[in-house]
Amino acid sequence: MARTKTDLDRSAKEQEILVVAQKLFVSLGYDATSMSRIAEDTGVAPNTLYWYFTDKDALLIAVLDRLVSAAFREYERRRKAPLERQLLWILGELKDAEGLIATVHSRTSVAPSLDAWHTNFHRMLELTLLTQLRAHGVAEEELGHAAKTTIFVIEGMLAHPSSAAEQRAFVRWLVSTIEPKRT
Amino acid sequence: MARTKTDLDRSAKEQEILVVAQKLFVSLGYDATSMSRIAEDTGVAPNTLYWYFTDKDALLIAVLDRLVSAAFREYERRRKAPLERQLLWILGELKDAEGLIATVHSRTSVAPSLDAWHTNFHRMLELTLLTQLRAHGVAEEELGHAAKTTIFVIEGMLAHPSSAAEQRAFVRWLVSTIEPKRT
DNA sequence: ACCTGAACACCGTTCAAGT
DNA sequence: ACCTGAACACCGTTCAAGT
Repeated sequence: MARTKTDLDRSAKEQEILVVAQKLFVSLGYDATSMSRIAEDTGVAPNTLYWYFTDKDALLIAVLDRLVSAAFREYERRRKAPLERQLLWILGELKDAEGLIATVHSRTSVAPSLDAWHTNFHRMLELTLLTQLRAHGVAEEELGHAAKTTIFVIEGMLAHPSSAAEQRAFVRWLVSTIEPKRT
Repeated sequence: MARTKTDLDRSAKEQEILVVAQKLFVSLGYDATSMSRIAEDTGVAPNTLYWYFTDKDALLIAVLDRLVSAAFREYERRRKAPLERQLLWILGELKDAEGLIATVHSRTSVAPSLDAWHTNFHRMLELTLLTQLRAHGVAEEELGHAAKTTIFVIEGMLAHPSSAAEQRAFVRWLVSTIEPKRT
């Protein structure tokens, strides 16, 4: 069923919309970004957006997917770095998306599709963190708790900003309590 | 300047509104609760609310203050309990307000008054947690990091619900890594 | 001082109509 | 298939007017 020509056009237009939406969501926040504004910046009528995305939450999910997959591609290069540096990198990487993370948390109860995306994202995150911690010698029975703690601390640090120096000290302390002592 | 009579009336009406707002915010969520609905359930016209509260965020802050001070009164009785039990109690206590916590985080960037409330709340929370951890024998240089970790983990557990059994196991593990080993 | 009816400027979304 | 103008039902908030 190769309707290739049309499909390319469609996904090109989708991407065009998503680039605009991402920029606005990240800079203004989800609530403060109206569909009209996204349409205006894309150069279409407001209701045109609904031909490409079912609603505003679908738009948000698509934007989140873009952000996450971009971050994951970058992350591949840092798989071998020490744990402490990896965590600090993640913190810097997610800094811009801090507002969107808070939005996701506040909308899981009201938008089932977003809730599904959220649980799935955490599954992925936990999985990669598990293998990462295992590689760094964390004991098998502690892996689950250690991974959860790490994730929660990252989210906490994003929601409650502190200075770069404090961040480094905190992450160092966290890693030292989680990683087995070196001899 | 004792305008006592009027002041009493006023604060009585305020409380009446707050009881309604609290019930709706907790059950429906902040966004899903309209000012009109609060007014309707209180039995006044929508714009009447603005005579008592400057805007919807002021209403939210007043509700949060009610919830927090009630929780703190209850907490006084549990100051002496073991750390593990204290944390589990807090988790249960905040469970209903989970949605509001997420709302606070997502609105700090857009509502300065809420942001101020939020930082102040965390200051209080951190302070009581610090004395609590100190009393449980946590080393002085670790206090700050341990308190932060505890707070972040609590917030994380609220935002990402798990079974009661998992909660207990996780909290037990957390306390065991933070508290000094007993001999 | 306290409360309201009516209006304002917005919002996300839908629908009938055009090409 | 793609896009739009116009409308719908809402939203938080303001304002002039009443008592």
